[in-house]
Amino acid sequence: MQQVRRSKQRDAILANLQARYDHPTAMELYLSVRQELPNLSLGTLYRNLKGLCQDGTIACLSVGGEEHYDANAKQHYHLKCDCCGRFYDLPYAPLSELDAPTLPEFTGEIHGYSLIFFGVCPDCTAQNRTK
Amino acid sequence: MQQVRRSKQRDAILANLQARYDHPTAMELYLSVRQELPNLSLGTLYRNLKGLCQDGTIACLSVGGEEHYDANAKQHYHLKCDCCGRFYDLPYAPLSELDAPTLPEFTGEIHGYSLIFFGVCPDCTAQNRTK
DNA sequence: CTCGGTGCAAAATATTTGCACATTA
DNA sequence: TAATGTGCAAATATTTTGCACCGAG
Repeated sequence: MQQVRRSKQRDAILANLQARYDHPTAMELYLSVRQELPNLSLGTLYRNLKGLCQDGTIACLSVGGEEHYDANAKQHYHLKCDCCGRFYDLPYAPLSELDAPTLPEFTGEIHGYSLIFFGVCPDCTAQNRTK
Repeated sequence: MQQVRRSKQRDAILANLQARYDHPTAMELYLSVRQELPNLSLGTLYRNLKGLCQDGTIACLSVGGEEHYDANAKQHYHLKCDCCGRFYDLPYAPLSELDAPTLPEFTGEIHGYSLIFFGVCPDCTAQNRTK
């Protein structure tokens, strides 16, 4: 976030997110970071998340009206589990077709994309859970 | 939406959405449908949109915390314009790699996906607009 | 010392829901 | 006429913002 000044709040938010394997919503992250910084305010959390997204330090996943945050900004794909609702990182190599799509009739510009798969994650599949 | 009974509200909502080329948010659609049905309530709109999405009659695009609705449920890709904010339908043939991704190490199931591109639409490109 | 960042609380948004009444099959 | 759907309003949920104070550089 144009990282002008540092703050222990931003450090804690980022550290917490990076230590996680899931992809929490703002509220989930808030509750978690609050355990170390009880005075953390929601406004501060949102301000920092927005900044971190903008400068590409973290990624933001929009699904069904919810925003989830991912500390791993490197391009990778996600599976949103229809069953348990969680996100699962797919071991799927980024498709080069998507980086430079060739569209003869298209005269705009493409800078990036968001790809989210829907289905059932390995855990739920193993336990035969369905929606 | 398990189409149990019909209602003129649902017909009007769907007809309005199908007559559009853009991909309105709930509120945009609401204001528009209200011109024919002044008494339409927001609750009814949301209830119907949710139902129509669930049974696949319409599609729902989640981006940056906003939901946009698309009457064309057929698989096609979108470009969200960074400049004017609108959605543009891409003349891009669906990638077969995405329908049946081969993931040796992956033991879950994949049922579908959402792919949204970011960039600048043809209109904005033509007029040299940038964000 | 200065300006960006924070906490707090209020405001702005967005969506859902309970309930009495209207409407479809 | 028996559900199902609607309108309305209140309740939730989510995110943003104004402002006085705190703290990094």
